[in-house]
Amino acid sequence: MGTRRRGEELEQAILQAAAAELRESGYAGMTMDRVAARAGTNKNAIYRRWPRRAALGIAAYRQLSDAAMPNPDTGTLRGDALEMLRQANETWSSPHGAVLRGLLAAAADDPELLTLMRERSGADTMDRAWLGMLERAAARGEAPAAAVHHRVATTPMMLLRAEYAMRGIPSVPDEVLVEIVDEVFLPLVRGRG
Amino acid sequence: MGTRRRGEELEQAILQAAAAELRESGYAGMTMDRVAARAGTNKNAIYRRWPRRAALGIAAYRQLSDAAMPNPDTGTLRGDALEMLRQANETWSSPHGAVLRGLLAAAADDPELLTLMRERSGADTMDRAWLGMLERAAARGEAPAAAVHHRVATTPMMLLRAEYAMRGIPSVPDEVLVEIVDEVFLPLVRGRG
DNA sequence: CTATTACGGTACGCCGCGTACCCTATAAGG
DNA sequence: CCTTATAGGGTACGCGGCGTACCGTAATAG
Repeated sequence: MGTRRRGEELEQAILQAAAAELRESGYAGMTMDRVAARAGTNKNAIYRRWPRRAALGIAAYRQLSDAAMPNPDTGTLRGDALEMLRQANETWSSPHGAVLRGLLAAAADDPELLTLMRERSGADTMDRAWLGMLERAAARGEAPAAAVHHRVATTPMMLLRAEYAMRGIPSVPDEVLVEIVDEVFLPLVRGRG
Repeated sequence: MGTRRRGEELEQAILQAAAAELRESGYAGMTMDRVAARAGTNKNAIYRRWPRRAALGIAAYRQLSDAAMPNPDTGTLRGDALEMLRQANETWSSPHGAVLRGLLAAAADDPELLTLMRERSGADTMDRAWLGMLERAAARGEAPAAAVHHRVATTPMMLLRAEYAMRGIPSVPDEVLVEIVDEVFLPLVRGRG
């Protein structure tokens, strides 16, 4: 009976099925059988492309997340930083972010997967955005030049991540974001004068 | 054939068997069947006490870790902070810490387990140690009084944890610890004057 | 028109969790 | 000391999920 999918077409169908499963059930609940069924194929076709479940999970997560990196320019360092954190918090606490957290948890003791995740999660882009923000602030005279530094740039997001790791899960209250900016980030920038 | 263990005695035997399995195989590799066999009993006796594998894992981890909290007093804030971070880094990168990380990963999307972990991992004690350190520094006139603040106190450990989450795993190089102290912690303390 | 490749269907082995029985040693209590 | 309730021991099993093996067949290459 005619039309049997192959190659690229089938691959996309699998990825979309996997992405849908991720959305609905999270990574822990994504089973190979269900993905195969949903894609209207069988596990063979999947394992021919991705050797393990985790590899499929990561590939499928890509589909979900082609998030544009925010790059706020509010005119003040404080405004930019808060905006970045708020965006990140929203992303991470969305159902979408739940998938990411599940994936990260699964990759926690698998270095290979961790590097895959980092490549695909745009962490480097994120760091550059923070550095750019610091550069603009320095240009305005709002921050000392010595504050344009990798460790300074990554600190707020690190703290946000750690906050997620601590709490049960779903969302970090806005006060915490404000605290990270006002009690840590801005004093830190100031202290590097 | 005499002597059948009961109650407390049996419970300890199970916990020690579980702890041994944790040490040898990590949490992911700790199976209920092996724990039962090693304890010379069966899964019944285990499930009568702990309803799920994760509960046993956490209880057994306690046995492993009765770590005394370090409380260095080197005379300088920098020295104290570095010492704390180095101690923590050593703990976390030991086989012992690998177990902890595995447990944390497993608990990542289970809020209930996360709170259990926090209670048993002495995070609060850790925070108090950092606060004490800041207080001593302030008393010496080495830090402004405004630097004695919860967010400041927790920042270095948060950064260390985030570093672990990023990297593949096992150990954070000492340079990173120095950077956390010199590029973030100390400027932050200074900036809160 | 043939040969090769890739899918589809299906079944299976393996392992680990958690549960169910049934029998027996141990402790409690008259 | 004898009876009764309780907790261990032994074992088997159901279930679900991963990854693999086969085998027949549609699609593509040549």
